[in-house]
Amino acid sequence: MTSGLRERQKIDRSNRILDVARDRFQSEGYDAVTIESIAADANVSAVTVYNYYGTKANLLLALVKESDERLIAQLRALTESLPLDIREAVAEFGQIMRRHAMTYLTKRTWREVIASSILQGGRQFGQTYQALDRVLIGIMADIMVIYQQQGSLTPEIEAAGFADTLFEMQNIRFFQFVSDDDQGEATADQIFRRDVWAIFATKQVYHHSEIRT
Amino acid sequence: MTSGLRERQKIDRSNRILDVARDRFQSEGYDAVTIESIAADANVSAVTVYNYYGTKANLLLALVKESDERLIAQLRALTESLPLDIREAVAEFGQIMRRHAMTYLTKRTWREVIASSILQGGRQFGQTYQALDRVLIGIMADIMVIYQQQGSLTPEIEAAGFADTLFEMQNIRFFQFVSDDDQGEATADQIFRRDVWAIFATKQVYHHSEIRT
DNA sequence: TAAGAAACTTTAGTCACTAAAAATATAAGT
DNA sequence: ACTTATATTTTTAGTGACTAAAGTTTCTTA
Repeated sequence: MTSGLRERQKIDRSNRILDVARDRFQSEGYDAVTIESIAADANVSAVTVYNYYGTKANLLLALVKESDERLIAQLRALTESLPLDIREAVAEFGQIMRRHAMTYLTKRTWREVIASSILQGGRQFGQTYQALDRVLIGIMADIMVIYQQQGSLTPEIEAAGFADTLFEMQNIRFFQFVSDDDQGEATADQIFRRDVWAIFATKQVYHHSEIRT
Repeated sequence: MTSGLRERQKIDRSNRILDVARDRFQSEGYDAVTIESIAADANVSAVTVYNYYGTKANLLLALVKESDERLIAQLRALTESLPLDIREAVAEFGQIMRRHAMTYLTKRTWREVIASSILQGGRQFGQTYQALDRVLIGIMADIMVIYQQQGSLTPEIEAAGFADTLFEMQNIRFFQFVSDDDQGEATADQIFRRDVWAIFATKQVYHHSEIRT
């Protein structure tokens, strides 16, 4: 653990690249910025950028990752003050994710991120994305457990698996939201709500001994 | 509507391009084939290929579309001989789609198709994909209506919306399936089944006056 | 048949990305 | 300190998707 010079230089270089990329993507937009120009600004060669981040989209992904903690914090905050209706909780979960996403990148750029993460297919760099997903699914699972404990979600359902289902439903609606420049956040919210209400229909526990035929 | 020479030539050219692309993609694989070489074989310039199909991935998409009718036929066949359990029907729907997909393209190539259709974001060429989706959702909706009519799915649910939800759920599981080279069809089937069983929990109509508390 | 329009080809270029060789700087051994 | 080994980066050269614009061919139509 000597943390030699070589090691420090690597960290420094990767930070420089990230710093430059953040600034330029922000001010000029993803497409307008070339890897070559990022490399120049960061005082490395273009090949070095590729060695560090693999692809242009991955560089973007590394940037996105920086905001992960904030997103996780927001979702954990939701866990602290959950609405009475479990469906509202899930809908809000989706809304938080959508809003968060839109504050960091444009739809155009999100498409780039999603497309490249599909292309990479879980390999090498592509795993960054998956790691976050797992954490988020975990939070969703926690929420399900809470509703089960307070008796408003039937305990027959396996929380983790169900959380995964809900999360992926939210995920594909996000893909669609991002793929359609005309779809506003309000519409996206409506669509996901419809999903959630359909999925939860009669899945809640009714306390006043209701009868179904 | 004279169907002039010019028009016929265009059709002929686009067919030639598609024919060559089909053969080469099939025998050499998507990545190994260059647009330039397709153009050469089809006796047009590369730019003409771009003018006709926009991108390489779109050329692929045009090929995929050829098998659409077969897929639609298979799903309609399912509609004719539905299982008793609605959940089995939905699971089978997913299985048919997965199997069909795998007979035409490799996972690697599907990733390419999906990624590019996300990138294009519903614009121009990208709509091809959406058109098929709408048809498939329609079939799923038909299936839901049938179960409602025969009294095994609660009529409170709006069939079209619910079909959309189920279809998209299947869709994202397909994305995941294709993104993970290690995920076999059996696993994919299991995962989607878990989704479907969770979604349908208590959504069916129980004929023998069961009671829930 | 000649003007006009449509469609194609050529040309030139940008950019992401890759492989391999060459250069350079750090680490390690003496 | 000095040399050798090694890690890492840069240079070089190239492929291939994709685009814009100018030039050329070919069909259409008056």
